[in-house]
Amino acid sequence: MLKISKKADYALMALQHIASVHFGDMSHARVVNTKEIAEEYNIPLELLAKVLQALSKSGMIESHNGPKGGYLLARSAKEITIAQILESIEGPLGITDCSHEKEGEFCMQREHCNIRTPLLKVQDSIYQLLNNMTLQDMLGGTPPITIQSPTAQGVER
Amino acid sequence: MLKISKKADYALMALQHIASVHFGDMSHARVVNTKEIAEEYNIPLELLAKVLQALSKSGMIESHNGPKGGYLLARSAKEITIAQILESIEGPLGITDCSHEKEGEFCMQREHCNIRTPLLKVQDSIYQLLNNMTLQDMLGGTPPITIQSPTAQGVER
DNA sequence: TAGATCGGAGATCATTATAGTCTCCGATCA
DNA sequence: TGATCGGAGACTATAATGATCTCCGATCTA
Repeated sequence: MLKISKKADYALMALQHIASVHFGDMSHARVVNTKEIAEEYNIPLELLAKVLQALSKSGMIESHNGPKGGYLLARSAKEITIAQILESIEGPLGITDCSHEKEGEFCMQREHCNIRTPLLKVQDSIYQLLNNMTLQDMLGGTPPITIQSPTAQGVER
Repeated sequence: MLKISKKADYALMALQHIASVHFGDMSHARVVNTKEIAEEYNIPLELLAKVLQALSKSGMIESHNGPKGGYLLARSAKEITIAQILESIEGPLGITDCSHEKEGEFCMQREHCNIRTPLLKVQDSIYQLLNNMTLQDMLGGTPPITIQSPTAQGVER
């Protein structure tokens, strides 16, 4: 119920990881490759690859090909909202099927639907919530990761 | 994404309908049978039946067998929250798989999971939202609490 | 410049969740 | 006593999700 998908989960984890690598200091940015993240969080490599590609397409991270390649945040963690992340993975978020009804599309209940308006309000509230929370906010609890080698595990403080 | 199921939709519609039949005046209560609701909203009869049975089991409506039978609200619309409705249809609501992890269950990412805490906060917020909105609010009599709609999509009425 | 290391992209498959159907039962009431 | 209700379970079809496989092009470096 109201669950977010595994792919979205992976996206959040990956972005959190990428962001924490150069936490608060873009000049110390380091490219992070798919394998590093996959191993750190036990995520299927090729599925994570898809997720990162989607994030790259939507412009939240930038990719670098070739050896020593990988991903970097494309903008500050403060400017990336949870809503943006989820939407770039799962498309526009809507609580009901009729949330994004296009011209000519109607649900069977549309004509006498008695819950559309209140549900849209709920949806707005949820959207606001997710749109007001940034990647930066998610970094708050977790200390910056200082590892340099992919083999090192994140040290909890 | 973050979608609620058709069954939950049906539950909301049905309850809205049942509640509106004796809106603000329990003494005018009238039993409403499955067929009436199914026809009004174009809901598959037998699927709706399942939904109503679930709602009955969880004590939000009471059932009456036999001819002229049907359903009644078991308590005031003010005392039925959206969260309660959704949960009685879809089980405890959780944004992630690990929201309701039982003893001995662990997700593969648990050990180094960096998003669990922030996600639980998001979940709390959503739960609060749904738990503060009642069936009464959906009837349109009183405006919903805490629900603002700044992004104002299709605010009708 | 060849080969190793990256990401990009598409097809494909397995598993699960959802939506919907069918059938039979017991209660109730006229 | 039979028509009309809800209760309950098994069952099927379809869609969404999670995961895998394969091939490609870009890039770095030895």
